[in-house]
Amino acid sequence: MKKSGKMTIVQIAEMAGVSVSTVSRVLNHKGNVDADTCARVEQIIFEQGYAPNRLAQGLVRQRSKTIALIVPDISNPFFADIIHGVEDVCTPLGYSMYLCNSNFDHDRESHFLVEMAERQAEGALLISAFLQNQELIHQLNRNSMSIVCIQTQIEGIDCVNTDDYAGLCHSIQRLIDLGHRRIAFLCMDKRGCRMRFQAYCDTLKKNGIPIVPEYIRESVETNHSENPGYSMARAVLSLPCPPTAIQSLNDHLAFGVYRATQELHLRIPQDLSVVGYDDLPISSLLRPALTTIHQPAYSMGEAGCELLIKNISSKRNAAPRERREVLFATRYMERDSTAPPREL
Amino acid sequence: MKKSGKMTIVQIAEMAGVSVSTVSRVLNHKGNVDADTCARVEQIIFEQGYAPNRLAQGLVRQRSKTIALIVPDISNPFFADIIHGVEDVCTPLGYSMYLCNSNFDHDRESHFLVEMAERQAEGALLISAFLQNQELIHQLNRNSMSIVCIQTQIEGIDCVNTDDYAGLCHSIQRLIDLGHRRIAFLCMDKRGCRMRFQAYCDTLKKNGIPIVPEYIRESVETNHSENPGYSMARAVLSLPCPPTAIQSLNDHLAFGVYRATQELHLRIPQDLSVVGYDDLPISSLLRPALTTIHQPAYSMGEAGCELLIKNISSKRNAAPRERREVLFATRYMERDSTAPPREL
DNA sequence: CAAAGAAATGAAAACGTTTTCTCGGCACTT
DNA sequence: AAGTGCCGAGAAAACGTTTTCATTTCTTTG
Repeated sequence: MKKSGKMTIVQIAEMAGVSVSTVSRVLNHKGNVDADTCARVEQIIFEQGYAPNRLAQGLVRQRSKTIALIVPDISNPFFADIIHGVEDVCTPLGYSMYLCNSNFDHDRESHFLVEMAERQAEGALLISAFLQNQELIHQLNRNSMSIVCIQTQIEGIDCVNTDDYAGLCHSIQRLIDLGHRRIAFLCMDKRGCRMRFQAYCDTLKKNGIPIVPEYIRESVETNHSENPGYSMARAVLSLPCPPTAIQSLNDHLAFGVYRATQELHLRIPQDLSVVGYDDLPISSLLRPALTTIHQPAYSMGEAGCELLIKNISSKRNAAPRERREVLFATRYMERDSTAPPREL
Repeated sequence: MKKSGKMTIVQIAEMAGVSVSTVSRVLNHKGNVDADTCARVEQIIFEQGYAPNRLAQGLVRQRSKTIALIVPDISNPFFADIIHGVEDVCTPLGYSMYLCNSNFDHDRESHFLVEMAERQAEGALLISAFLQNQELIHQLNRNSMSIVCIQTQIEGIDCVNTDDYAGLCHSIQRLIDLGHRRIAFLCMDKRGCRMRFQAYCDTLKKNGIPIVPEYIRESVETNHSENPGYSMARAVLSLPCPPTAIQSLNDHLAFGVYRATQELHLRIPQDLSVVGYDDLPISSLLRPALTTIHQPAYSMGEAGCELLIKNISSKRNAAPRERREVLFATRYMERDSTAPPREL
């Protein structure tokens, strides 16, 4: 039962007094093998606790049954929920997942991408990525590893998204309708949220509101011991003429904003309106409950993984497949963190 | 530059007019190779965008440079933070991580364990696991894959923990000192939190308070579309004689309790005291701020991964290594969700 | 009863690497 | 001039599988 060191198929073969081919056949239940022999081999496999080496298997089968997940920040529950969705579709299909955390670092993102290709991942799910490495992405997608993006749009690459532009237009417009004119925008890296940023600018412009550079904050350092929303909020709220509303890139950053307002003894929404994005389960529990834009994280993960796996199959069958994009609807969740600004 | 299909080392060798051994030498910068030859080979490698197949590499080197993470629930930010800590130590060392989500399902846990061994993971971090599969764990740890536990104690296996027993004793005692006698305990699966459950029972007993089975709730189904804390709280609060305080296994479950109290129009802490465990960053932002027991998730991840990697090295060098356990201190964070019960 | 097919097995090639040998050539040392 | 040692390079074995091909034996079938 308990042998030390690792068993290989040839040792099993020797013990059973058959060839490796036969052992392989019983292992994979394919090809014809005598019932007695089969039983004997299986017995020995069981006794020795033998399990095939999947690396070797993958090498000859030309199939690793592995996909890679590249997320910017595992600490953000939104990504965790996506991952959950991904896993629920890929695990039953026998795929394992590599997890890579880019920390919003563009170099790490590229680095992980090639590492995962080297490790023969059959596909990669690129979640909320920057768009710097388009060339690399296309090259990999063409040659080695199918790629699908979630919450990111790249030309020629399958993706699943929500309508960020519309969602954010709606949110900003709503703030303006409430009477806000000094609206800040907090994000991690503008390259990672082009559409939302564009929506912010366009909606302001459409309403004849000037865009104030000081109201637009990015957090570009990549080592976050604490929520970057906090420091950005502190910065923007200490301006001589601070904003009356903050649109945060996502709920996670908005949590940092909440903390900043507590320290500064500002009340939400009387002194400051705050809007998030994602609608994390926890966001409705905050007091005041966070106004935000709902995205179906879990379903996005599922959809992305399904797309990816279909792409992997078609690539193996050399079946051409046209690009596709799945788009989920957003829902504006107006709760208690938004109100008319004080001045009115 | 852009060729389709995958390059192999022999194709590179052919193009460069050298043997594979030479290409391998320049790839790994080991052994002597002529400067000119080297340059030529490197040029071709670059042009073709060639990258070595790590599966094949792993096969001959007998080293996958991979570890596995087995967590019960990726949606719980506590685990996400642990993962973050793990990653920050293993990535710089060239290790990649497999992520497995057991969904609190004991069978899935075991299944992942053997799958990861088959995939030649050099080690596994078993996080907040049940203790059903001890035999399997020991067998794997002996033969194929080093194992380290986080937030779990298994005899003979390295682990990193906080002093759960003391932490929870303190918390329950504090509730009792406030005047509570009807204290509920909510958890996922008692097997996954023996120490905490034991502490709960012992502290009640020590204070002469009877243990009421109805106050002890487990959530054993494994498919959670929503926070199990919610339904357990609803159940326990609808008892004829409901508890005046709830000790939740962790903060994540406590969030569900919060939601239940909102629906039932119960006020925390006036009508119900709630205590969590973990001290997630978000917990201090809730209103009322959640009383909880602090655990250093990130550091626990780091420590676990360091332990694991040291074990892997000693195993490779056949250097014996005595078992070790690293223990972090907990801190009781008394905030606004606890108060004397109403009846007093 | 001969021919044909099927069943059961083994040998060997293949997957893409690394690594150990081996070997010739050249530069030193005496 | 002979021995020593290093440098640069290739051949081939090894890693642990799967799979194709070949071979033998057995069972059909007309």
